[in-house]
Amino acid sequence: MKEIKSDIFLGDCKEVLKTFDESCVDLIVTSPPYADRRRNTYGGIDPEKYVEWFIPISNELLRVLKSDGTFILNIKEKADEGERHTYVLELILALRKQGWFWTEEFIWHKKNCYPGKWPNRFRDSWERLLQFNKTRKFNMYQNEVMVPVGDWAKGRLKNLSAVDKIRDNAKNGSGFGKNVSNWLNREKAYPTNVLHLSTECNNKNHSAAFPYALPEWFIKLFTKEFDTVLDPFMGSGTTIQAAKDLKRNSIGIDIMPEYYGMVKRQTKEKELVLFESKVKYETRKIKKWNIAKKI
Amino acid sequence: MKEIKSDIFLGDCKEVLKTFDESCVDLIVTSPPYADRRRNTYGGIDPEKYVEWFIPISNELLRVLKSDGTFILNIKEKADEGERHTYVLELILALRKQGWFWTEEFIWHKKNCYPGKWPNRFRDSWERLLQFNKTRKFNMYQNEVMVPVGDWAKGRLKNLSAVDKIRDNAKNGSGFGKNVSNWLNREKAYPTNVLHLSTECNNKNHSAAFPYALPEWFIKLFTKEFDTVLDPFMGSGTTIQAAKDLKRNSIGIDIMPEYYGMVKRQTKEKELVLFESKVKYETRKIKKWNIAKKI
DNA sequence: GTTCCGCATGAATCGATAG
DNA sequence: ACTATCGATTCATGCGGAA
Repeated sequence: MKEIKSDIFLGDCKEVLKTFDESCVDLIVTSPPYADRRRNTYGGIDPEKYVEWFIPISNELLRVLKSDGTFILNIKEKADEGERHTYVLELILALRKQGWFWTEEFIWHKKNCYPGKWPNRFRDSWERLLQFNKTRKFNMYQNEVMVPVGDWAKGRLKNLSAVDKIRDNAKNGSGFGKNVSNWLNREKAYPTNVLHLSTECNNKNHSAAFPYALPEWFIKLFTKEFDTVLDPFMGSGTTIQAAKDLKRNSIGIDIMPEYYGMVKRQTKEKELVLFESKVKYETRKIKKWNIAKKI
Repeated sequence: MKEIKSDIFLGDCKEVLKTFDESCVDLIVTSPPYADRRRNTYGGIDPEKYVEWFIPISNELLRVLKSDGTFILNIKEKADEGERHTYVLELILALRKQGWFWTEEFIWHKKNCYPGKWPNRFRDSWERLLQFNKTRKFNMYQNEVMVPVGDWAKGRLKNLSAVDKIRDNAKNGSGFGKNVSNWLNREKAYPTNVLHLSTECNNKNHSAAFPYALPEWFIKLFTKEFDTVLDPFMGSGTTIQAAKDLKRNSIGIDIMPEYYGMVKRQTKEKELVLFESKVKYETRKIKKWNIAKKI
């Protein structure tokens, strides 16, 4: 039986990526630190310099990604002095110049977004999920993310069940279950480019950049088992966990020791549960640590 | 009592707009021809030349818009040779250079988007609603678009016929005058920047670029009664109708004689409906008007 | 006056074929 | 080689007529 690997690195992803072979990754899913002048916690990048900060990194991503692989970038510009900043638009244009194809822009609709009220705008309840590719031909396994006809939203099923209930009761009095199951068993439909996902506010660990379902969906869509998924801004490791659960190899990089340690610990706990072989794991861990330290 | 005016013009909006005074419009809501789309009706603009085609028009829009007014632009880039085209991104950057503030990007989630299946992408179910302003201080009446919490309201509003809407709005202008008392005790919330609306498919007349509810929402949000709404790419006149129903003055421009004639005709018909039913209507309405005033 | 069912249609996109 | 046209694929929704 094949084994699944999770390689976790501590360091600046731009530098860590340079140590990788080219064309070794099937999918990149990441949510880089957002531009923010005021905050310094996670290397808050000046919006004006965001593109020039990101382009050297995406240059390495371009190198390590396979030609039929995909790069998913989760990003959203903040409002700055009453305006939406334009660095994301400029980033898309810059990435195309760098050689990326801008295949698609998915919308992540955040159903229970952060509450708030401002005089000049409503709550921001969506983010961009930009899809980039190296060529026009890339792997896409659409059947893996098909949804029941009528959309995945609960509202659809709820509405139908209400209608079905009335109709069936009028007909024979016992057909309620039958009708609902008809809908559930109907052929599946392909989703659209709008994803309806709730933000996970009660995350046990830390505030995740995106909900588990998000990387999960893209991993299912763009990779198969034993492919390799990379998240160069790993954070709390949501992408890594989803990849592991779906039997994909994964590579995570983060510059923050807390995140590095946390994901290592999580990985270890999971593997202990699975294999109960502490010794083997320790040696592997030390090796990875050394690789990261070399940088 | 003040009167509401609808001025409909036939011609190229860039030229027609030049005849207007400056700062005479409170809100612009429009959906210009997308590049290469609707080639049968409009000329179809080369995507590469889209920005240079639009900028002279938006220059006039900048002139006629009041300093506290808003410009809402509905647009979406098409997929071209496996990629999303970048002309919309470039347009946003160009508009900012022209002096516009890019205040916000709303998402129109099209619940019933066009079906189809392709190897490299899913169905496109969203469009951009770009908000531009002349200054950071602009009129925004957030309370006018508050929505009741829960789905209860949806079915209620759907059942209002077009004539009901006209009558109600003509009378009290607060929108949805019918069963106003039912609304009073409902908990309301501010909406977000994601709008969930279906395209209107089975229209008897002509297909509208966007559903009635779309301009209606922005007109309520950014104007008050007797303000002036402009649609320089009027089409079948959805924006004009919504403005009239909400007691706003309106200006519509279109280069196609069919659309010009159609909107002129519709405007007349609506006025007749209102006039004929005036007596019956008055008695019924006075009560509701009072209820509305008490709120 | 309601509720329910049938059905036409929509700012789509790709790839093959034709000029 | 490069552009223009056409066929294949696919699904949620609201309208109109019927029960």
